[in-house]
Amino acid sequence: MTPLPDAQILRIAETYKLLGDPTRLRILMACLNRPVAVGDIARLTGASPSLVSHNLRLLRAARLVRGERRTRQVFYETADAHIRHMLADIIDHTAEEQG
Amino acid sequence: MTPLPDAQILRIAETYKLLGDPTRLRILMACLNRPVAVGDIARLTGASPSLVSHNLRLLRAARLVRGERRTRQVFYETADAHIRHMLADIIDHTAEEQG
DNA sequence: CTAATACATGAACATATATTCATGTAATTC
DNA sequence: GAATTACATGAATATATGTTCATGTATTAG
Repeated sequence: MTPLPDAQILRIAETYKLLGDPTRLRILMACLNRPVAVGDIARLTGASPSLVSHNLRLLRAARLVRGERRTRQVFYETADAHIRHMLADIIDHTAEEQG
Repeated sequence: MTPLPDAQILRIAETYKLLGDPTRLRILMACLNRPVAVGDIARLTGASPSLVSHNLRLLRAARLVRGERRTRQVFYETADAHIRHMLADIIDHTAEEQG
């Protein structure tokens, strides 16, 4: 029960902060299971392409998503399984709270 | 793969937003495994009692912690196992990123 | 080489957020 | 009932953040 090192706290907080914005959360959800092009993410989430791009950059910087160029489009997908696991937990948590 | 209902997205985002602040994260970590009094949380985290109280209120509202009064002091602890699970995942995630 | 598509970036702005300081309230002790 | 302890609340402020609009860069098509 020694407190986590400060650097890790900051790292974790930064990651959560990214997930704490509805737009970014939708973006992340949109490319949760398969690579999706930026334009498609925009359509799926209802956010402007510019906004999606801005937020994808942040998600990329935090290694929450990875992007891969295929000819003209760039396809994004979630970086690893922890993210999906995390999201599953929070969905459970919020689901239980409903009632 | 139908997108989550908007209300749930907002709910999840709000929860993550709370976890996205280092002070609140420290507070939550501080009372992760046992009930801790507000004053002790302040000492453990280095935050002022007022700030801790402010943040505990937010964490309480989101049902991330529960508070229980015992005579003079109020003891807080994390609300359920999902939170601990979530935190374990994120710690793993950030740990892997280190190298 | 021009036009078009798809995405990225920068500046600017309006709003939200964390924190402090001051004050309020509830419970206990004398 | 005055003083103390422990926590909560409100106002105020400085900073951070999300979003848009405008512009830039790559890649492909004619």
